[in-house]
This record gives sequence, C-alpha cells and structure tokens, in this order.
Amino acid sequence: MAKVDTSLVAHLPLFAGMTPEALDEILREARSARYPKNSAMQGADAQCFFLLLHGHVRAAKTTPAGEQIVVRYVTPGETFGLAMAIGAARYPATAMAVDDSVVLIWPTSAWPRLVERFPALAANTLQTVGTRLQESHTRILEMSTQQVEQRIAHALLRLAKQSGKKLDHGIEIDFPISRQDIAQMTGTTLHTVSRILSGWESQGLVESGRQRIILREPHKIVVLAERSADSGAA
Amino acid sequence: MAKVDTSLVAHLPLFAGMTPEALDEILREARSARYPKNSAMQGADAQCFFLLLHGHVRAAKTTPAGEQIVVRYVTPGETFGLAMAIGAARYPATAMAVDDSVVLIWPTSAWPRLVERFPALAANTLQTVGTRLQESHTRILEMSTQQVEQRIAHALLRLAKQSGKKLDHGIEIDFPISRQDIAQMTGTTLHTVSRILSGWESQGLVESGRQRIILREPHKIVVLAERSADSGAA
DNA sequence: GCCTCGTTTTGCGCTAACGCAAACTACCTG
DNA sequence: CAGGTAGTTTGCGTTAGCGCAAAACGAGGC
Repeated sequence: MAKVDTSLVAHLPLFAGMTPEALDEILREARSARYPKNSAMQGADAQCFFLLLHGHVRAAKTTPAGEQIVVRYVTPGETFGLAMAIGAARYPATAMAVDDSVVLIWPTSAWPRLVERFPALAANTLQTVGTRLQESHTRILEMSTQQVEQRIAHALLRLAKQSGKKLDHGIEIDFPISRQDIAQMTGTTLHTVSRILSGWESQGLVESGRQRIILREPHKIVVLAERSADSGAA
Repeated sequence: MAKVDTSLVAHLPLFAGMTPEALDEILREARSARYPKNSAMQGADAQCFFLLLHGHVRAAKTTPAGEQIVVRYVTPGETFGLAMAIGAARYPATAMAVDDSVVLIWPTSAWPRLVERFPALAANTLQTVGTRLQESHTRILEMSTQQVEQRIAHALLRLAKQSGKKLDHGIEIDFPISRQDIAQMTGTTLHTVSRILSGWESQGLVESGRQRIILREPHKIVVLAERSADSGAA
C-alpha cells in the first residue's frame, strides 16, 4: 500500500491542530483508491469512510419510490460516508463519482480508536457536520420561501463558489452536471430547470450545454437569487 | 446557584459513557433558568448553550424578508444553541419557549475546556448533530418529492412520536402549536394547513382546536403519509 | 358578562410549476 | 460513418397550492 504524502492533506480542516506524527499515524490506517467517472462508491452498509483527494462525488438520497435528491456534491478535501461517526450502521445516502476520483478510505472499525487517540478528530468532524447542518437548514429555508428560479440561482452560485473554474468570460462549474441533477438539488423537475436555463441563456446570463454550465454574468445571477418573490419581473 | 441533581440528567445521550464525577464537574459549570411561555431565549450572539430540562422550545430561522421556518421543536433532554460547537459566532436560529420551560445554561466559553477534559462530550455531540443532519436531509427529501398533505402527515406523526401524550382516544401533541407553526415546518401556508386539517377532522382522523391537535387515528395518518403522489384519492 | 385580539375557517380567482409527450441534439460506440 | 443512447428543449393542458379577503370562533382580560 503506497504511503500518502502528508503534505497534501495536512492543511485540511479535518486535521487541524494535529502534529505531523499524529497525522502520519492516522494516514497509515488508510488506503487510497481510484474510482472512474460514473462509478458507485459504496455498498449498503457503512464499512468505510472517505476523504476525497481528487475529483467530484455526488451524494444522493433515494425515496422508497425511487426518486432521488442530491444531498451535496463533495469537493476535494472533504470527507463523506461518515455514517458511523454519527452511529448509523447503514449509509443514509449513496455516493457516486461524477468525475474520475481519488479517495482515501478508512475502515469504519478504525474510527473509535482514532477518535480516542486523537480527540481533535471528533472536534473537527463536529465542526464540519455542524456546518453541513446549517447548510441543510438554509436549503430548507430556501425551499420553503423561494420560487424555483431563485433556488436554482442559489444552487448554481453555490456550485460555482465551491467548484467554479474561472474563465475570462465567466465561471464554469468544474464537473459534469445535468439539468436533472440541478432539479434534484432544488426540488423541482428537469423540465423546469431546462426552461429557466434556456431563459437565462437567451438573456446572456449563462452559457450551457450537455452537462456543462458557465455563469457568464454571476453578478446578475446574484441579483436574481436575492430577488424576493414579489419583486416584479423584467 | 442551586446544584443540579445529577440523577436527572445522567441517562441523557449527551453524557453517555461518563463517570458520575465527570458529570458532576460538567454540571458545576452550568446554571439553570426558567423561561415563561412565549419568551425569547437567546440574543444574537452565541454566548451560551442550553440543555432543556422541562418544557418545549421552538427553534426557528428567519429570512431577510422576515419569513420564518421552524427548524425543530426541542424536547426535554435535548441540547440547543450549539453554535459554538460548530465554530459559529452567532446563532443560526432563534429560540423561544412555547411552554414554561427550564433549562441548564453553560457559557460558550466553557465548551473548549469541557471538550478537552471530556472528549466523550464531543463524540456524543457529534452523534446528535449527525442525527439532526440526517433528519434535515429527510425533510429536504420530503419537501422535494411529497405533496403538502403527506408532509403535514409526516410532521404531525413526528411531533406525536417525540412529544405525544397518549390519550385513550388518540395521541395529543403535548404543547401549543398553531396552524402557522405547522405551515412553517412543512413549507406551506397556514391556509393550506387549515384546509387539510379541516378535511381530516371531518373524516375523524384528528380532533383539533386552537393551538391543539389530537391524532385520533394515527394509523390512518400513517397511511396518508406513505401514500405516494400518484396513488389515487378516495 | 362583555370586549378584544389572535387564531382558525372558508370562498374565490390565479398562476407557478408540474406532467406528459414529442422532437431535437450531442456524444459515444462499433 | 451510421446507429444508438443519454441529455436537452419545447409545447400544451392541468392542477395543487398560494394569496387575498372576510367572516367565524374562542380564550383571556377588564
């Protein structure tokens, strides 16, 4: 098993406040793996937890009826599959690589030992889980109070912020994402997303194509996102 | 400052795996307070965190436009106002006692010390925050895929489960809750909630009045909750 | 017992968004 | 290069639920 270069991950919030030796010890328990684009990453029960090193991962939750929602897109440096840290035996969501991805993998069984030995690990994880909880609440707030157009605007701005590639003529979302995906992030249908993006495209706000979106006028999209339900159109 | 009886709180998940001495030491840092019905419990910045001993607390989040959503109802034994544990300087939500309530209060400043001294505290908190995160995701899933009637059914069943008082003719939700509150939990309007509850009432599923709801036929409400969008009506 | 205020109910019109269906397009495969 | 597949666009009819407004109700205060 190839050893992971600590310098690549030392700066991550997960490892904040840890000595190089501690980090080294933690990394020794991990193995790394590569997942090709569009491959599923998890089985039903939570035997591992992951740290994404490279690529992009989509975490989604499925209804009994088979409909899906996107819980989040994981970007490099983030952890996922933390079911066991919160005491769940099975993953609440499924993960799938949307791009060729590289991850570090720890067996779930290592977690209790690691936490006991390095309490900062629990504290750091608490921070990130807490942040995600707040983001969830924000999302619930948006779904409760905003129209679809505003929600899509917010979703795209968030994606651009966390995975945006700066171009000279805008910001491109740096992984393949379909209308359907955006619909599943905002609680609507791919049809509605398509209509709205088409509208934006004809106004020059975005440029988009097959699984590809470029924000040409991020500033104007911010305005759209913040426009309250009753502020008049056009 | 009156000392808190450890036996009242020793069994709480927050203190799982702690010695009586540790518990005692933690409780020594807390003070208790009583909040009358309908009083606000927090200022803007997160100077304290709370453990609810008695009563019921409503945690709500407000939009820039002044609309509110209910994040959750806190039941006795649960913590709230944990902003600092996740590194936030200000509360993301506001708390208000919906019943006469009694809480334990710790100063935010005590948290880092407590966590360092009792690592189990962080681990336990991680568990509860993680559980809440999952509940949030479930709520997002419901808002994305279910109709209002199903969402209301789920919300009431959840309330009944966590704060239901068993009567011989059903389950009563054990604190004052208005149509507006339910609307803010399910992402709809008080009008729609009222209409749906009226409908249920005329079918004998519930009995309700001013800030008061009794589930008369919990079983049938479960059926309603699980009915998928397309399953035909009556 | 009467008054007042907050909550709930209900009617009515409207529209944002869905759902279905069909056409179109880009990409990948053989 | 032809064919197939997955993603996207668009039209059209429908409707769940909103928004407004007014009335009815009920609880607590004076």
